[in-house]
Amino acid sequence: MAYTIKDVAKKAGVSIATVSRVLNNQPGFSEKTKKKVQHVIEELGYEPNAVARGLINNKTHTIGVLFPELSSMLVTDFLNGIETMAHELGSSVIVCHTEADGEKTMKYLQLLNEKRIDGIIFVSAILKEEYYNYIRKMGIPMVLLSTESYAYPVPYVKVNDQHAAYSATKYLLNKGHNKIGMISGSKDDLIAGKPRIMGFKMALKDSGIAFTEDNIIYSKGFGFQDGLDGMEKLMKQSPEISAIFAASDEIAFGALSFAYQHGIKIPDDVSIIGYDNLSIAEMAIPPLTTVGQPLIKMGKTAASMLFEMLESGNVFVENRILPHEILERETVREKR
Amino acid sequence: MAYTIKDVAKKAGVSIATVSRVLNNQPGFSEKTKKKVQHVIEELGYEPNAVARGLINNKTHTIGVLFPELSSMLVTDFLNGIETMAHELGSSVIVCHTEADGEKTMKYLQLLNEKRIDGIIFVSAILKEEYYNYIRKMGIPMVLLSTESYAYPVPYVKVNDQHAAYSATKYLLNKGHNKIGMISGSKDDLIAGKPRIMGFKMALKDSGIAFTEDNIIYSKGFGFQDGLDGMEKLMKQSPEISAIFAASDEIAFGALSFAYQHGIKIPDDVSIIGYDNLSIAEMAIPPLTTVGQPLIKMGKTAASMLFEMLESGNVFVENRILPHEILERETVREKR
DNA sequence: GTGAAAGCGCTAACAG
DNA sequence: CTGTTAGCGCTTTCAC
Repeated sequence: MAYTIKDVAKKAGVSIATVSRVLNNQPGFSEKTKKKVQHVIEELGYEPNAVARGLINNKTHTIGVLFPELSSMLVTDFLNGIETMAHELGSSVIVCHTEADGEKTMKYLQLLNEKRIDGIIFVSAILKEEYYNYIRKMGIPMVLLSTESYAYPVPYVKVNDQHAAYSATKYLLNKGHNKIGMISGSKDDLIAGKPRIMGFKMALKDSGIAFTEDNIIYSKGFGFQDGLDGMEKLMKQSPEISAIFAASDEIAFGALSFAYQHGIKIPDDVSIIGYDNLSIAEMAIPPLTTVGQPLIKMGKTAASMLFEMLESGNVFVENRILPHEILERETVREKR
Repeated sequence: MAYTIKDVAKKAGVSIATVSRVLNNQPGFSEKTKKKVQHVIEELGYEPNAVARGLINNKTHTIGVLFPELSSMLVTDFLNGIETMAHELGSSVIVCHTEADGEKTMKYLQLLNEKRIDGIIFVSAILKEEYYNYIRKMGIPMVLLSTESYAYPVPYVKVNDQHAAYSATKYLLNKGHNKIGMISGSKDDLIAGKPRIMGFKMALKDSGIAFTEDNIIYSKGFGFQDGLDGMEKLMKQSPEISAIFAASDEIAFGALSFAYQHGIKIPDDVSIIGYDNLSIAEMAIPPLTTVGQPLIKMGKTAASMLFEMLESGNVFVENRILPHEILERETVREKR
């Protein structure tokens, strides 16, 4: 067994209250006893028991992060940002992956509740009523990362998806393309699906270009396979297209792969712009032009917001819309 | 405040001991009181406080995982495996990223110690004496993932790097290549560097092919940039090479990119085989042939081993060498 | 300045 | 079968 506060007290010849005071830097001890106590702590290698502290303080200095899946490449950067900031602010993070499954999510929430974590970051998924109600009952702050809730007043940090999609499309337009296609996620996805589709359409409209349903592919998700399949359909359906907006970098990779397999030259035959700026975007062949989200920053911001709520005791803080950014690499070229 | 066991006891008209008993399914209550208690629990939405439990049981059902960096693409899969298995076995996982920094690592260890976690998984880094001693003092089990210790008796789960490198090189040899180069990590890295270099050399030797220092590039790390630079040097230094063994998939991506930028056709001009089988390996252009490590499985295995130690109370379990596997994709072709 | 003592929410003897 | 009680390691009144 590790040493306890009693051991320190005994060895230092003081009461445990005094040890506790110097430990927490509470007023009420002389410089001399402080020295003495600290010396014993050093000598014993005593380290306070955070579990006991958590019990009495009702604070565990631990937050929970819920990811729908751990395999998506977005999580690495998000987690990186969250963990960095949380640690800086003195907390640990417990990761959970819900597999976008309602039951599992509830199980995780229950677990986190039993562990009495201080707050929750909920990533890239729809905040269902069931989750919201449960978390509200837990009485701890929560922030949404890369998602938002229309139904509940929960602060979020996001990029403006519609605006970012608009920018991407506009970028293509400015390069002289006027037959532009999109490989999107699901249009039923109100967070990452629809807004990007809307931004795409709006940019087209603002440039006086007619929109055809033929120019857009609705995938189930945002993965590599979706891009592979989407590209195939799009090329078949609208061969006149000279540029494509892919709703995620993974989709763009799929499109790139399909193009490679079928002798379609990127960007000579068709230009592609992605969405996300995953770390592998610059490792693509050719390096992928994309609308970047500041992923690590987003993670850090989400964590900061959570701690702001924790400290202030407010149940709400301002939402943060972080700026997106076009990263010009080599998959888009001027239309001649 | 959430309800406590007292609230349940009072409302059910029993003692807290009885509630505790039905909660933990300890013998000593009638079917009738069980029903009554469970009903009250349900009604109140009571959930036991894991912090209090942790204090008394000396068990937090939480493990810590130390990654040198959260940005490497290996972590996603490792974490995925670890989290899945840990959760299955009723534990949560706290992630830490040490940035391969000694001081930070010690800070994290101290934090984890204060939190009284049940065990530690230490990933992809050298287990320094300082760490080992500290963890030993913590008195909790630890397992190494994708690393091993020559100095201390700590169980590990790994692939046999030398053997895997041998297989990769042999694969190239069997395809008829006899001028083979390698872009390796650091030869001072005793875990992932040297063994792969040794495997490479050994395969060459066993095939009666003379080894030249010109055919191998020693990088600092295993990243994209290392591959980019390594490829450039290797091509300059040994232009006669027809096949390359890259010591990681990220290095292979770098090599692929360099080749693309300089009009070197893969696999027509030179074949490349990677190492790891990251999820993005099949998304490469062309899809990357590689020696795969069973990353998720490795994560799961590490977690299982840890829990085995936890349950048995043994400080040691058998090491696990998981099998590697060649994934034939499109970056290697027969030499004519 | 310092110590005694109560209690955070729970488990585990010990009695009955 | 059930209740009482003594802690787990710590913080925090309240006295002195």
